[in-house]
Amino acid sequence: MSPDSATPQTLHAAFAARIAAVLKALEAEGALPPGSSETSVTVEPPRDPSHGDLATNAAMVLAKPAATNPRALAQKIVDHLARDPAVTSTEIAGPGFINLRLADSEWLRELRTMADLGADYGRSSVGAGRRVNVEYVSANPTGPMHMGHCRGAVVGDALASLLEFVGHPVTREYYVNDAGSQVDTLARSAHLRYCEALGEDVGAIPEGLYPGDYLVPVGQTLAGEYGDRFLDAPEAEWLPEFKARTVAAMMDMIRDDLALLGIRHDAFASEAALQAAGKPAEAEAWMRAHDLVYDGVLEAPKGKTPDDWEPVELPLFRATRFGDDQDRPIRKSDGSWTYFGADLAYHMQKAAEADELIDIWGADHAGTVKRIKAAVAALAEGQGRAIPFDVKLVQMVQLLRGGEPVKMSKRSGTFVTLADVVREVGKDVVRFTMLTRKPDAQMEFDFAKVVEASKDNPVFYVQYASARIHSTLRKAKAEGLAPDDAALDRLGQEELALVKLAAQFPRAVEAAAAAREPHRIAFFLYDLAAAFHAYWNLGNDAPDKRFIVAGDPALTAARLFLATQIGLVIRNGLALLGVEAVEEM
RNA sequence: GCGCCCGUAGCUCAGCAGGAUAGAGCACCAGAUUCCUAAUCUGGGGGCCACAGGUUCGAAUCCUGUCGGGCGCACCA
Repeated sequence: MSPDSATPQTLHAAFAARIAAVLKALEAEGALPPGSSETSVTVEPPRDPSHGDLATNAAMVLAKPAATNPRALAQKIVDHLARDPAVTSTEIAGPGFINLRLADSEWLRELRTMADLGADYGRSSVGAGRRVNVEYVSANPTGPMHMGHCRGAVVGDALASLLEFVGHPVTREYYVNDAGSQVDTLARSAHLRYCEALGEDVGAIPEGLYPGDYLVPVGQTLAGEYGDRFLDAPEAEWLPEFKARTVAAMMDMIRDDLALLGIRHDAFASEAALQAAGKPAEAEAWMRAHDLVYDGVLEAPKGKTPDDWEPVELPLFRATRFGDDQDRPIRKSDGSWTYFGADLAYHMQKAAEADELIDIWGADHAGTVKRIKAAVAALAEGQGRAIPFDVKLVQMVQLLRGGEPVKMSKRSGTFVTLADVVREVGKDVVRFTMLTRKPDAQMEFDFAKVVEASKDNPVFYVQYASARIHSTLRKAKAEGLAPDDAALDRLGQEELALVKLAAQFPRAVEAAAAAREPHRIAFFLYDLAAAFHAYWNLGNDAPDKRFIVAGDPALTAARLFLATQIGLVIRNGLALLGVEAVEEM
């Protein structure tokens, strides 16, 4: 990776590059075999800060290929590094770790870099030129968003932001499942409400139709537009029209729900439109031409075999060739497309416009991951190119209120809607809470706990740090004081410790993006906020440790400069998560 | 029966593509408030990283198996 001269290079990236350069030099001397600098050498802050500012495992990793022992190799590396004026001390520790301490001026330079880059501090270009399509939410358009959709929505959105921040062109996409039988049911449910709006007594909503009240206004709108034209008309006359109209209404509702969470998609891909355009048929033809689809008989389901099971010949995708347990039908016996058949075509379509695909799914769809991964793998093979494809599963969220489970039933319509939750606890709380857990573990969401304004609640804890910083800056401004970097050398080790932590933000961003794990940003911010609060409290006992130091405008300006940059890093991190960095609380 | 995910302190969870003595919050115990926001901070106790093997300089992390919990196992969506 070559340093970009247009923007200041962040400190961690710079030192990783310097160590790589040392390894290159040793290669040239013959002390290391060629290519050593490209192996899994890490340069990172040691877990224990007393070990120094940076540590590398280079000597341990490379000792064997260099046919020497780690400590001897470490000594050679250290000999090179010690010539660097930015390195104030070197140490070979334990089995062969190399610990470095950097000159204070390096950290102060980094602090200025934060100020220079502002909202771009932490941004990188490692993803430049690689287009990523992130598909998330994709809730069925049959009702409002409920809490089951929430986690995937937040994780997908934060992941998309994170990938953009490291340079990827990102498409945020929503797949609208508007072609299955559930939208027929939806249209029938809407028709019932339409009749109701025209004064018919519809009684209780029959089993099998959607009972939710949210269809009432849809029925009224349809009644207003069509009058009684479809009141007693046969279903075939109104179904297509009602389907399209009701799905559109549901999608408007879903978009509103998502907006409450601050989520906007770039693209809404319609399954029905996909089918109308003949995409699944194209996909099938392509697959058949590549011997990836054949006509065969489906195996009986494992475990509990349905009573009415009988073998039928169907067009099957050779999923087993790509790691799935059985080949999967792409069409039903009546010739219509299976969900998978359409989804396969949909992924072909996405892959045509992106270099990498990511799907965010609920854990209840885990059973279909293998087949869609197989489909994309087949596509990649057939097209002779790599199509990196990741399905991120978000696990279930258990809703609690004061420790008691919140009862939900979709059938009776008593599910907890996303809008209700956002209204009750706020967007920032919902988003941050969903991101303070790795997505592949189940989580609890307790209404009582997430609104608690204490350090038990990470959202408030981080926002409080931001609020304190802005409060201090406001107070300073009122006293005619302003941040300034002229006297940064007045900052001591306690302040530098904060700088060192904040300086890890770019690393944290790249690591989180590479792992596709936005929750790491949330934890980083929590740690940074904790360090800030701890520093703040030094001022409780020692007035000379406060940001605003009476009678010392130079030191005050330097500390305000520090506070500004800590606030900036918190703001940049929260922005990735879609959470506001509040200025007062 | 099969597949996927999870198992780390009493509880809720981190653990940064294998690193040094496994961390944080809650709860519990002991402290700090004439102070820029105490919505905070300082200190303390608390661990067989589910279990058993394997890989290697080195494993909570990777591999295999066992046990436990969750989700799923249609031509549904």
